[in-house]
Amino acid sequence: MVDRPSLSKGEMAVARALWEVGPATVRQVHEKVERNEPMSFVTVQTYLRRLEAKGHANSRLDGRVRIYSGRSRPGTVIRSTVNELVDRLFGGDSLPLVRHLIEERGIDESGLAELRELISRLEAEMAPSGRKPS
Amino acid sequence: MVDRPSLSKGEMAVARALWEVGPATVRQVHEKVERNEPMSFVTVQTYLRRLEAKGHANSRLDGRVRIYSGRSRPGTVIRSTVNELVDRLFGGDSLPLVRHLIEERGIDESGLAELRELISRLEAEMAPSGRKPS
DNA sequence: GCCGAATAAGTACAAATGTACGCGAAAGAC
DNA sequence: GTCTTTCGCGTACATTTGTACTTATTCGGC
Repeated sequence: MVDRPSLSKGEMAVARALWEVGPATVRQVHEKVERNEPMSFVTVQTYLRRLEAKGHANSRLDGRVRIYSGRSRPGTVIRSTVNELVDRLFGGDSLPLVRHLIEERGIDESGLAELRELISRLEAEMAPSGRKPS
Repeated sequence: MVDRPSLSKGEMAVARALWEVGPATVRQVHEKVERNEPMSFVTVQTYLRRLEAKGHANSRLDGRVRIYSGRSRPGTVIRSTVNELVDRLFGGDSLPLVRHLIEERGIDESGLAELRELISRLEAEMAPSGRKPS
């Protein structure tokens, strides 16, 4: 798996929009982005170009318009971004971050239920054999 | 609470070192940083100066050496950094990040136990009144 | 076949970031 | 009291990021 450069704030916003709308023209991505924050059309254009340069997007010219599509999958990008953050902020230990998120950012009831289940599953997975997570 | 500019990658590394060693000279901070990654002494100096400029550190001249000390407390900085990340990466919804962290980064058994407890507490807190988290 | 709207693509440019040099002052060695 | 080492501090500078204008091109309507 190629290790593409990580994304900056603005790039991330555009990338997210692109992931959500799927292959799309600049205009469509722009519209998506603007639902969250104001950003000039040309700025979106620039970000898309940069995303492509960094290998996070592909594009092809369809007649007169350029169609961009995501290349890295969200999961991958998110993973490396998060990993970077965890390393940087907590020296690689993710528990404090999880604690922080749960405590400070409010997760609703169904979210809590889901987490409870997830935790049970993991405990069940490791307890019998006593295996540690890799 | 003043809203200080957020920290960049490098600044964060130095800030963490500063928090850990407590009030210290550039040299001491540098030594701490270098335990994790190589970074030139003067670079650390620069980061410390920038941290002070951004209001995250204080310093005083003690004779000939400058003693830096953390100003913002780690919790505060971490909170805003994490919040920013969650907004950018998940549009403000922290659950996916939590899920990701728990699933992908391996939390050990005692960590899981702690989380389970935390979740129970929160569920107990909100269930009776049906109150949603702010 | 000309006009305006839309678009791609090049370019611009200030701010932030990463990384560091060099000078002058101070402190200790001798 | 000079020499050397150690610092602080100002400065530097390339790269990345944030944000956008401009120019040339094309398409659809008249």
